[in-house]
Amino acid sequence: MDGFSYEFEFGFRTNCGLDSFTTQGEDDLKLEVLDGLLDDIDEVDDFHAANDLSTVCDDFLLDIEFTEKVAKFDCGPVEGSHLGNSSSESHSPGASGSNVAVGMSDSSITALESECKNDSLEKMVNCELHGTFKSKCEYQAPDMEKCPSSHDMDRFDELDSDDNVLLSSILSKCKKRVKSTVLGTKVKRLRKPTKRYIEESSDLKPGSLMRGQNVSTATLKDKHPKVTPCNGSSKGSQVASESWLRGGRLKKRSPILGFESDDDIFSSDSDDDRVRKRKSKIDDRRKNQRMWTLSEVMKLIDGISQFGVGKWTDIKRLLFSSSSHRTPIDLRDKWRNLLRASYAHQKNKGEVDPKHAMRSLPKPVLCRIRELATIHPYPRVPYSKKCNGDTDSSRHPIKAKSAPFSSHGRNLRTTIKEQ
DNA sequence: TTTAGGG
DNA sequence: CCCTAAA
Repeated sequence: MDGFSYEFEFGFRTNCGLDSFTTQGEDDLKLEVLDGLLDDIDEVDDFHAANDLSTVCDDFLLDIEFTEKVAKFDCGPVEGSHLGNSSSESHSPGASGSNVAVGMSDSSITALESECKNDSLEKMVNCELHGTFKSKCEYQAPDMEKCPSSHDMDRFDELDSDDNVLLSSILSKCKKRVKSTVLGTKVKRLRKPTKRYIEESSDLKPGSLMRGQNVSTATLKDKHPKVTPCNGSSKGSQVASESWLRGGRLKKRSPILGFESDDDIFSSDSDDDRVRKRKSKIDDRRKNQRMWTLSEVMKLIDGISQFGVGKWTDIKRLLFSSSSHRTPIDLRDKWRNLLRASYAHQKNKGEVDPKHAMRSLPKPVLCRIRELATIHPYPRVPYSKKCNGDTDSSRHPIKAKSAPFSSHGRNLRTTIKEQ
């Protein structure tokens, strides 16, 4: 309890000190200023809720700056400082409290800070820190005019319990953000932090002092070890694309998966679980995906020419019995795609987009697909793929299906093979 | 269950 | 590749 007021006191004094305030303030003004700070913090949270990573980073930087200032004040001239090197000392004026807690959290924070200083990002961080923090102070300027002097601040611990609740709430937020944002530098979080912060604030607002205190200090310590490898080398997403020799759409979605690792780190609430579930679903889906080989396509075409379009179960049973994957539905889907491809190919007059050249089928196969399509029109194929007059008669959707074993099909097959 | 169609 | 509705 006391520890929080102390820490906050320092943060507060820090802000004042930056602006070189010496004005003597009224006691009742303290609460006003505190309210201002609290509002500011809430604003920041709301801001997160509606913004992207950049704002998160800014705030993170601010937090680090905050801790830095606190650390500096440890050895600073401020009279009555209870922090820093003397974290073990217990001569806190009017404080009957657990200085143990104070020492713990302080050291944790400063440790985080020092570790991050080893980070390759240090320079950039410090650089942006100043700008961010500066603007922050300017923004607070109006309230700071009434900022109490350090003398007043020394009497902070005399505030009643309500004030302490308020203070601890604020402090908890600050510390939590320091923790999570420090981790964030490693994983490059995007959307996650937002909800998290919202939940946290709503959690702490009720003012359960003990709860907030425990959470802030405990989690801070727990997470600490993970921060240690603060090397900029580790990029959050090593989307082990091991098993993906797949094509287009897979690549499209992989960026989303890139943030899976960070979900693992912050898996503590239902939201994370939900996201993870959704992703694993996508994963499973891909896991079953198998690239169609040319031989498979040939088999499929053979089957269609034998049984006709729509007899997917038969084709599967006779020609794909060996391959456990490739359900009848898969066959149908593939055929649908083949038709589409052949149509596109035909549309382009044989010119293949270099980008798709790799995936395009051999000309003979395409020809065969086209011919098959005329004989066994697939229901609702994107426009008449058969405008080449030759077999306009077969344009009628109703039929071929019922007349599978067309010798026609066999002829087609042989002709293709001969080519 | 199988197929068609949409996502 | 998956899901769903219809047959």
